[in-house]
Amino acid sequence: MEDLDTVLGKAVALLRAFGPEDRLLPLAELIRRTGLPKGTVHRIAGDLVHHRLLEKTAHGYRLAGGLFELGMRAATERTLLEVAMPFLQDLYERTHETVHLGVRDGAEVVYVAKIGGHRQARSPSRTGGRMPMHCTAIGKVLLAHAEPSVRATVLSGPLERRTPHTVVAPGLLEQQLERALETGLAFEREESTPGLLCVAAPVLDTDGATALAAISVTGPVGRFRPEAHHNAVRAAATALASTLARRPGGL
Amino acid sequence: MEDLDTVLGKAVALLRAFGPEDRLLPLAELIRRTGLPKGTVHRIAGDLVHHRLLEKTAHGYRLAGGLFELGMRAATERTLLEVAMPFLQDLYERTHETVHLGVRDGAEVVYVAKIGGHRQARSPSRTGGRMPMHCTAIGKVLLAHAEPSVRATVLSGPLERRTPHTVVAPGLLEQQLERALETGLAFEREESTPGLLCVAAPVLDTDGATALAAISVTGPVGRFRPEAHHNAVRAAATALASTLARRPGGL
DNA sequence: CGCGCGCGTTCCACTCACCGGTACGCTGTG
DNA sequence: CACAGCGTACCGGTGAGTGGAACGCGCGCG
Repeated sequence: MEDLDTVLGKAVALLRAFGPEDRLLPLAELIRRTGLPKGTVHRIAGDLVHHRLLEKTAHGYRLAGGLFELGMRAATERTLLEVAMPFLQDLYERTHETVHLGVRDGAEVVYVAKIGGHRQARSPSRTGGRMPMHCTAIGKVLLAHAEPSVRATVLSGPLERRTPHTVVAPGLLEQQLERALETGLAFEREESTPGLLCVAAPVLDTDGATALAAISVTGPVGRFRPEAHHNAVRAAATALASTLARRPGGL
Repeated sequence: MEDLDTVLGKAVALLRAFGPEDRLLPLAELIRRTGLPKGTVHRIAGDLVHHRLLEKTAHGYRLAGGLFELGMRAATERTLLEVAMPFLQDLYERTHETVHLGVRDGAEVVYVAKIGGHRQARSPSRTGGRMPMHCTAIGKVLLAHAEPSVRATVLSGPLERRTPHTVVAPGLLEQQLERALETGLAFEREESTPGLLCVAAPVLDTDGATALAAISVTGPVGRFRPEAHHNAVRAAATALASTLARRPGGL
């Protein structure tokens, strides 16, 4: 998984030992997760604290502010985020539902932004978090507009069944992707999380072929009417796309 | 500045060599900024690329997505951000001006969130970025509600004059802080950036004494009427404060 | 009570990962 | 064509990093 033969590898492994849900991990837990010897973990963790990448509390370690600052400088994410924010803002204001901005990384979706108000649906997604592609609207629309090789790889890989509604039949999935290509919209109906619906539209590259990112609106079954938001999502995505196209130097 | 005697220190120095404005740095530039020997930089940069903390392009290196993902997991920033987002959202919707959420780190302000629409004023702040305390509304209100020792340290330190309007007289500044304590609001009038006005309110701890964070609204001279937003900013800050107070385990 | 277990911390001698000087190839420039 | 600046590759010496072992603590259980 990680390269544990070098200091750097061990340090990164330590940082990555923190899952998206973990706030505070005791030394012992870090030892377990990384498989590194006690002394080593103790020392490296100490060094990381010194560099403000970790914070030490009475009950364990937590990721520290230095990481946040560095993370917010990551080039592509940051510029995408800054350019997109106003559009996401508008979209939220029109829908008052949870709005996501996501990009593809390997066979997964990475959420670059998530904004929502007080009434937002309880969703497992987090800014900076990952989800499988086959069971999210953003994932589907990104997959539909990805290179064929990527699509093939993902579709032929294992498609985890996350809820009873998850589509795991490659055929049916492929059909949905085709529809996404035609209509410029993809959907999720409780396929990743029970009770959640989602519509997504692609942010296309200048060539109009590949997707740079995708925007989605999510809401709870019951109140949420996906049809009501088709236009808004599509509008936000295309507006963002053309703004990105005007940018010099790309992302 | 950094500890360059250890691999880890060098690696961190490399990552921190990227300033808030830098997107792409060539190897040679990294060498210059870090002062490390060529071979060393080349090797460590390569390792960082391997760990997805750096990305290598034809024209240089850039901070990569792995950093973004790690950064968004930093405990305090993340939870603060998630809890605060709906309130910031509301505030933006009411004002349609740039909204900031900031915390204090040492003698500086770190912006945890910045949201704004298409009409937002051009401001140098960035999410994850830093600013001095004495010339920003958020900084002043955080300083006013900080421990006396912190206040003393900052006030006695060098107060950089960033614009002709920057308040550098410790006496006048202290007076403003007192007013901030009384009224629960602090202001900036083109003190950090020409053409920008700002109002900030503190997000107080349960004890009501120290400030956990601060929320501000920023706009351009001319259109922007700070008085019009006093109540909205204060309301957002106190609402966030009471929500945080209800949270188990604090931040 | 006291025994034992799990946790965090400290220590230290070995060794291998890291170091950084040197040398090479490429590209654009005067 | 010479040169300067950059990125890449190599390699022997060495000390930074390693991780096993031992210590002290607090807690829960017998």
